[in-house]
Amino acid sequence: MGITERKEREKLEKRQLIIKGAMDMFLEEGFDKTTIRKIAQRIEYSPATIYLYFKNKDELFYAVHEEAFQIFRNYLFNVGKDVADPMDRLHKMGKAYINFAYENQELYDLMFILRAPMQSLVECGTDEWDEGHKAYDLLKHTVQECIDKGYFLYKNVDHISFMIFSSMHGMTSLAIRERWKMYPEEVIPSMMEDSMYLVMDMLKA
Amino acid sequence: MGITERKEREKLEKRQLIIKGAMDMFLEEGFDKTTIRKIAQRIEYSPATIYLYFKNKDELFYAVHEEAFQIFRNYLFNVGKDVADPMDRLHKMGKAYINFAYENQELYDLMFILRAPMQSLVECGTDEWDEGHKAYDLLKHTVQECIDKGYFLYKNVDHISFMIFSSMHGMTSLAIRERWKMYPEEVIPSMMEDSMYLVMDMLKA
DNA sequence: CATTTTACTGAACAATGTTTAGTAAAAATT
DNA sequence: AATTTTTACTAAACATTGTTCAGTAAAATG
Repeated sequence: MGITERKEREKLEKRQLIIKGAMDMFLEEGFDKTTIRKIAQRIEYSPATIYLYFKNKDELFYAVHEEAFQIFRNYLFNVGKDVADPMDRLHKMGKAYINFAYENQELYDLMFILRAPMQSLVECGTDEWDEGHKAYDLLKHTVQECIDKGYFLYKNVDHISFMIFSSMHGMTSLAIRERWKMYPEEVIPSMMEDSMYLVMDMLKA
Repeated sequence: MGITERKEREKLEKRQLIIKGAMDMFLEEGFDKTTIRKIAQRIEYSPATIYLYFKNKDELFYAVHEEAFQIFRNYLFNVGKDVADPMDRLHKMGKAYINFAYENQELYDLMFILRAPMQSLVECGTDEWDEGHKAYDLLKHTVQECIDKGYFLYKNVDHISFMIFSSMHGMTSLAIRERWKMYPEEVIPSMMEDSMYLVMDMLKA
């Protein structure tokens, strides 16, 4: 049956159209101002149509969230792929991480701060966060390489990765949610970079 | 005039009543489910009355936010006040920080993650975040004492404090917003504690 | 050509933050 | 004591949200 196949393809395409509409609007106006009604208007369908493709707003934003993670992971992978030395790679990816968070605050927000996408994950059964694992593995593998080369004094991959990710996310999320008012805004980016270097250098043997 | 004084006192009391109502409801049901209408109902006034004491919901939540910071700062101060050695104090306060975040997730959310209170701060002019400064100074002073005693290899107070706060907030906020799905839930608290000790030990000379 | 299935929508619902016009009591003024 | 003004409050309305549901026209099937 060619018809059912075409229909399935069209269904996926429409799903993708909705996701793209949501993503674009999200990037332009942020989470709060991205309403179901405005997304519908943008793609020229009625609001009710969106509910034929997504259970609710959270589920739609989980789909956008996955897309964001692919962009993010792709960016970080490309930054690191030509750097042979794992320590250099870790530094470069760290810088890129900060840069991504700063240049794409809304996406970063969706990926690591907003409740909506995770809520949908929990509600919809699985509870397995595939994109999160993949991105975290990128860090863990690089850390493992550093350990193997004897760069680090301390040698527990999970502890080190946990710590690096925590401090990177701490810096960036405090910036995005405007909790660095103890320092003038201009110095924040350089503070973040210095802090990242400090963390990574401290780990060295 | 005794009357105007009484009226002013009553006005402050009613303001406090609203804040308390909001705080209680917030602790019981979280941010999203704490509506103006329900706060009004709880304190037995009409919703419109709340707007005589606060410009909008954000401003009310900024008031709750300030209260939360006082509780937080008081807790941390008491934990540290009897510990003579600054390094021990830093460790103890770090443990207390994690504990507070874990036991009072909604308050922590309001203090360091939610947009609402900071938005109100920006809108209402000043842009000076007094409570944030005070809490951060608690950390900075302890770090400075550690530096003075020659405990740390690296000696820039701001860099070290920035880094410690970042990693602490990173761990806790990723936990609160459910981004630690790479690890089983049971191990997260111990991972956070280990990670905190790792950070502080790495700083040592 | 008749029937069923599909894809979609208009209109409605309940809940939200917020505003406005009005009111009864308290305070000030005469 | 009577009148006016100010204060503290509210009921009702408004606009906006996410979401649901009954209905409809077109497409697919028989």
